[in-house]
Parts: sequence; C-alpha cells; structure tokens
Amino acid sequence: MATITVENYLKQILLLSVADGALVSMGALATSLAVVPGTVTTMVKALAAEGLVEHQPRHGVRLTTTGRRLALSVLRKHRLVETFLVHVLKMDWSAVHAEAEQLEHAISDTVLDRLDALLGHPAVDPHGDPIPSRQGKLNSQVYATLATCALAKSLRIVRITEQSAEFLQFAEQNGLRPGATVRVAERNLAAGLVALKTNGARPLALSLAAAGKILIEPARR
Amino acid sequence: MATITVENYLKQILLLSVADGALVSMGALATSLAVVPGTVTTMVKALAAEGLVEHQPRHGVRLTTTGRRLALSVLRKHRLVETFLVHVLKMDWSAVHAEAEQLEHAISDTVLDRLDALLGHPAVDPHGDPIPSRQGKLNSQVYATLATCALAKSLRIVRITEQSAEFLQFAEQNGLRPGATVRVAERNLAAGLVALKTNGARPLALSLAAAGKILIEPARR
DNA sequence: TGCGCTATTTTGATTCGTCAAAGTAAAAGT
DNA sequence: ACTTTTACTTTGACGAATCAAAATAGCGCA
Repeated sequence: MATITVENYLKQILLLSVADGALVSMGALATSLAVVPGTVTTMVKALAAEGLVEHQPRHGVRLTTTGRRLALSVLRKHRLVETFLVHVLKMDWSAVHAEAEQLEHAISDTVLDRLDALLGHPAVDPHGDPIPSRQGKLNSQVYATLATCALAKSLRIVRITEQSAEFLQFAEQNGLRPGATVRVAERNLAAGLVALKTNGARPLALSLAAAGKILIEPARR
Repeated sequence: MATITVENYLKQILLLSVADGALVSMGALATSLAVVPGTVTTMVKALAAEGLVEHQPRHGVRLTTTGRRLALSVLRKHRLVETFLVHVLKMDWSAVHAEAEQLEHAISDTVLDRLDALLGHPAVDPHGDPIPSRQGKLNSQVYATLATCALAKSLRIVRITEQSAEFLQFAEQNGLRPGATVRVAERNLAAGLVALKTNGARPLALSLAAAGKILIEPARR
C-alpha cells in the first residue's frame, strides 16, 4: 500500500497539472511539498519505478493511469472530509484544509462511502472544489475568474482555488463564498486592482492575483 | 510532536499495564505491537530519553506522567472515533477497531472536541470501554466477569475487553453486547466452560477464557 | 550452588524519506 | 555564439523504525 508520502506526491502532481497529462515541473512540486528539489528527483524516480508516474528527466513528471487513479482517490477523501468537517461538525470553512490534509491518509474506503452517503453525495466541497466520483471522474469545467470576466455583470461565485487559511478567512468575512453573487465594478490593470460590489453592498478591492483565485459563472436568471 | 509509532507504543503500554504504574514486560509489548523484542528495547530506550517512559532494564517499562498523559489522549481519540463510527456512520460494531487504529493518529484536538460534543460526551465506547476525559481521567472501575461471577443472578453486560473482529462478531450475533442482560446457568471448571442464558433465551456456551473477556455488573432494579 | 531455559539486550544491516552541497544540462541574455 | 543564470540531478550523509542473529542476564530447579 502507498505510504502517506507517496499519496501526497501523487495528489500534488494531480493538483499542479494544469491540463490532463501535462508535465509538472520538479521545482513546483518541491515548493508545494516543502522539500528541497533533490528530494523530489529521488522520490519521483522511485514513483516511476513503481509505475505511478512518468518521469521526463530535466523536464518534469506526469501521472500514469494508475497514479492518477490513486491521486483522485486521495483527493476525494480530502474533499469529502472537508465537507464533513464543515457541514456536520460545523467547523470553520477556513480551518478545515489542514485537518483534511491529515485525515485523507487515515480514512478507509468503507468509512468514506458512509461519509459520502451521510453527506448526500455532494458534488463539490465547501470551497466549491469538485469532488472526484467514486469511479474517479473529476468534473473539471473551466470557469472564468474575477480577474478575467466581463464588468458589471451579475456573477455567481462557484469556487475559491486557494487553501491558505488567511485568504479564506478574508474571503469569508467579505461574503466571498461559493454561491454568493458579485459584480466587478471596475478593473485597473495598471494598479493591479479589481473593485467588487457584493450583495451586502459594501465595495471591496482585491488584487488581480487574489481575483484570479475566485472562479465564477453568470448568475442564473 | 510524537510520531505515530511513539503514540502506538505509549498507548500499548497503557493498555498492558495491569495496574497504574505497573511494569509492562518488553515481550508483551513486542507481541502486541507485532515487532521483534529487539525493536522494542531500542524504541523504549529512545522513549526513556524523551522522558515518556521509565525503563527498568531487564525488567520492563512504565509510563511517566507525561507519557501517560499522551497515551490517554490517544486512547481518548481511539474510543471517541469508535463511538462516532458506530453511532453516526452506523458501522458494524466489530469492524470499527481497525479503522480507529488509523484515525486516532490523524485527528486533531479541535476535531475531537467537536466530535465529543456531537456524540453528547459519551462515557464509554461501543464495546463498553471507558473513554478518558479531556483532562485525562480514566474511569477504571473493576468489574466482575462471566468467568468469575455468581450463578443464576441477572447480570448486565458493561464491557467486552477484546478487540478481535471475530470475537466481536460472535458476541454481537449472540446478543452479548454492552447493556444486554444475561445469567450464568452453569460453570464447569473442569471442562473450562460457562453456560449462559441470554434474554433471547437460546442457551449458549462459552470458554472460560472468552467469558473472562466479558465484564458485568448486577442488573439494575 | 551451579545449570539451563527464557527473556532481554546488543550489534550490524536495511528501508524510507529527507537535506546539503556539488555537479550538469538547458534556457535566456547580450 | 558564448556566457550566465536557472532548473534539475547526483552524491554522501542522516534519523527513524525495523529485522536477524549473536550475546548476556535473571530465574527456577535440581
């Protein structure tokens, strides 16, 4: 069985691959796993020997079919656990990521299935991130972000693609959570700023980088 | 922070110490942790260096105050998780031990507190084992067992001190769960057998060893 | 009192995941 | 095109946890 470390490497490669089967750079992997690059090289070679990834020396790494299946199962655990922590244990939206990071490696498939049923087979977690299905299907629809969308239109937030507790706390306190409605009042590329109007009405400024983390779709009706 | 291995050693020493502060033999520890004796010696010396246990070379090991506190916290996690799995996820009474064995190391104090509240601060887990309090108090009342109690009296099962799935399955199928009422019809020391009458009425024979795993008290009223 | 059995400890080796630092290839700049 | 920068890989070492097998201490028993 895969160790916790292996599970983390695979999950991270999945999260960093911009498109399905795209190469992930060793450096990016090292940063996101908080290890030095040499460690990643060593581990990736080991994973490749196990048939979990394909290593293109000097260029990067991608998941094999087997590796992807495993990574998706870890991601499913992570996101279902987050959903459970928020919806059942009423924990703070912004605090659950770190908890789930541990629990995703300790939870069995049996427990996961029960949890899934208890939660009513949710399609997305509290951040709006899609939950992989039991069969390993991941709804990877491409959404616009607050950094790129049309101005003045009424938008619905579908997802916050950032897991740092500070950012999530800030988002929550300003009404930026999945399901909320917003409009982009103004966008100033030079200053790197995006001005928002939320439902609650007080105006709000965001950096472009931050705005790019918030995925949206046209508000329904 | 203590590794998973350290947590397991401490928990096991706690469970094996017959009385508070009694020495636990290295051999018993090795068996219950499924490692060779040499490994236990090495680890115990390391734990002693950390101030978590006191090692009496050639004689055994006992927990220090610090070690005991840590062990109790692990045990609390284990038993609360078991309770959650049975009462909320409706999992099989006999299957939850193995699951909890993993989860006890992944769950934070924050999550544990929420879980405890959700379950209504239970005093015992589904096997009837007492759950240590948040402050580290463990209700260690001494109960009689089916191997030692009076005959013909009406008894209430309070606890099953055995975690193998086979035994628990057998117990469950025969109505031997905490809270159930039984009477000992007959005890044959020579044959090593105990004959029971359960509520459900079909008579049932148990080995003395098995009967000793079932703790009881006089039925109320 | 000494002999032998059994539990415990030692010793040397192994695996996993990691780091620091030196070496190398590829990409980017002038 | 040649040099510099950057990304990646290699090498040697280390800590944690383990095992196998040899060495030793304690204990019961004759």
